[in-house]
Amino acid sequence: MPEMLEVEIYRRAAATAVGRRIVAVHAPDPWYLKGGIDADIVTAALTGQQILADRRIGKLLLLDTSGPTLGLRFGMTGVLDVDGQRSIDALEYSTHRRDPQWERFILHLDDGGALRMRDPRRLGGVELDPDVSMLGPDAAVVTLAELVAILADSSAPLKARLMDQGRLAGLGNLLADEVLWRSGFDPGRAARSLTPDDVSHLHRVMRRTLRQLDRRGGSHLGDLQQQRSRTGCCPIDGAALLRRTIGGRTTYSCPQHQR
DNA sequence: CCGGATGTTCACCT
DNA sequence: GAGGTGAACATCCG
Repeated sequence: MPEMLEVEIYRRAAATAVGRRIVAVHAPDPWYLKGGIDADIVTAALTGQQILADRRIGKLLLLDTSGPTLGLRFGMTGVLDVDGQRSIDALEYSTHRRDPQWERFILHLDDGGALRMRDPRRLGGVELDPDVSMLGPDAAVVTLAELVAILADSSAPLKARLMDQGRLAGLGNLLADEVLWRSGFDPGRAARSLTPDDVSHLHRVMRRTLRQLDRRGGSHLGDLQQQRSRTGCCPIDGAALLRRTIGGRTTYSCPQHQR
């Protein structure tokens, strides 16, 4: 999906819907409804309810209502529009087009506004009362002690562990590469090989990176991102970037300074 | 035309 | 059990 920073943008947009009431639900795509629910069930559960609060855990957007809590996942190409206002102008790897066919889920609100999810690839989904116990702490607020525990005793590649949403929620492929590149750690080394000082450094760099890229406006605005291609060079030392598959995802790293 | 792209889930290996 | 791989979802882009 968009990674946590994009979902955070969606959350801020959705916050404007807090206090308003859902007058109609449009769920044209059964595939998009997760957890064994259908359009009738969601409609019955949400119609007439008031939106009470907006939350985000990792890449999951949660809207608490006077009825159930609504869980929104965006896959790689999902976008949230509130009141016809596109909350994000450009999404990497997605189109700027706006095909009515891609509207997967719409909440009509009592003042004539609406909250709509568009998702060309249908990789996202909507769920009622999602089980958030399956998610680790959010990467923006994870404590050092928690991060130490997340990385301890694992032979998995460091990057794979950081992207494991059940252990740490929020980092996707681009953010993981950016954070590891900035902190100087090889994405492929075993998670447990980091010393306490290493984890402390990683923790600081991760939080700083998330704060900075949030201000810049997205996960695709990192310093490594522009060089993330087969011919890319490290912006720090100019070395040709290494391209590998780690944790099932294409990974770019600098063989020179990431150890 | 082919491969790959901010993601998750699942079946199937090692 | 822990990890890894490849497929699936559907569309666009180089």
